Amino acid sequence: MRIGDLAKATGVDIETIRYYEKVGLLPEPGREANGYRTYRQAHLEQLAFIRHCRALDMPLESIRRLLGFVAHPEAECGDINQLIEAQLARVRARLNSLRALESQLASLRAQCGENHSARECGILHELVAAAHGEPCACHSR
Amino acid sequence: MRIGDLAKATGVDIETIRYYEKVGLLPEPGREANGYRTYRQAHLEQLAFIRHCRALDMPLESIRRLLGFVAHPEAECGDINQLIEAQLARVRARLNSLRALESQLASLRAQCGENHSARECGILHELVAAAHGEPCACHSR
DNA sequence: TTGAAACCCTGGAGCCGCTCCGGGGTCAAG
DNA sequence: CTTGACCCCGGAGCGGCTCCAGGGTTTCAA
Repeated sequence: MRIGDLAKATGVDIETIRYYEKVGLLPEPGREANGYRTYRQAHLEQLAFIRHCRALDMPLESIRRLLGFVAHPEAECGDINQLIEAQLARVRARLNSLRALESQLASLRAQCGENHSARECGILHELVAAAHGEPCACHSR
Repeated sequence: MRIGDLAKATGVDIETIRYYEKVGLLPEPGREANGYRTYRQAHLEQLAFIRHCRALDMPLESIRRLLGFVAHPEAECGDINQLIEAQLARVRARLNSLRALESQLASLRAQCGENHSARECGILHELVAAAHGEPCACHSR
């Protein structure tokens, strides 16, 4: 399997595949006589694993560690738990701040329904006022 | 006001202030004889405005455009609306994907309560299986 | 047989929004 | 006279790609 085939099979960009190899996430593949990379089934599976973890927004470093556990299944899995826990905590923290953001933006948007001059735009007024630390409709305080 | 005073007054890191100046978000301040930057009230206000927008997770480019409207209040504010709208859409999209992420991670975590070998770790099993595209408990499909 | 399209290679730069670093100058207090 | 706090600058580094220039190879068709 050449790199283009692997890319098609997994939906991962060719450049990204080479990048994963460079940073040591994907083992070095074999080479044809002309220097082209040749991949096996195991590469495809590992790449799919990496992408699945990325879809869970895990940093590459965590994935690297998970791959270590896959390679050494006799190790204790306490760290796996911790890793998922930490990821969950990150996601939840981000969720909370995004929720706050959404409501601020939504009420900000409500400040300006029509098209007029920037001078009279409620959004701009809110933003400027908020920067001054003054109370404003877009903050729930 | 020197850069350190401005940093203290706004809670923005000194390096970040210089960075904003470099990328043209903050106008160039005056200089003392020794080359130290000196800021006025207007700088402080503009910096506060920038940070407030950053707190809404707006990219610097959007903030640059908002500052343009502040400077030219006679312009039509249609683009301001659009800008906020786009930001809201970004935030909501991210919220949706994070919500999905959270439930996947939460059910993943439930796969392994205790400390045993990685070989028997439900989390690792799930991740590997999911990468294979097989049905698994952590996906709601 | 030639040539165009599609594939592959490498090393390096660029993206965002900072953050840190090294190597230096300035200034007031003790 | 030294210590420490403050300031200057240019450049590198972060994560996770993404793109680019400049080249080689393969494959198919005219």
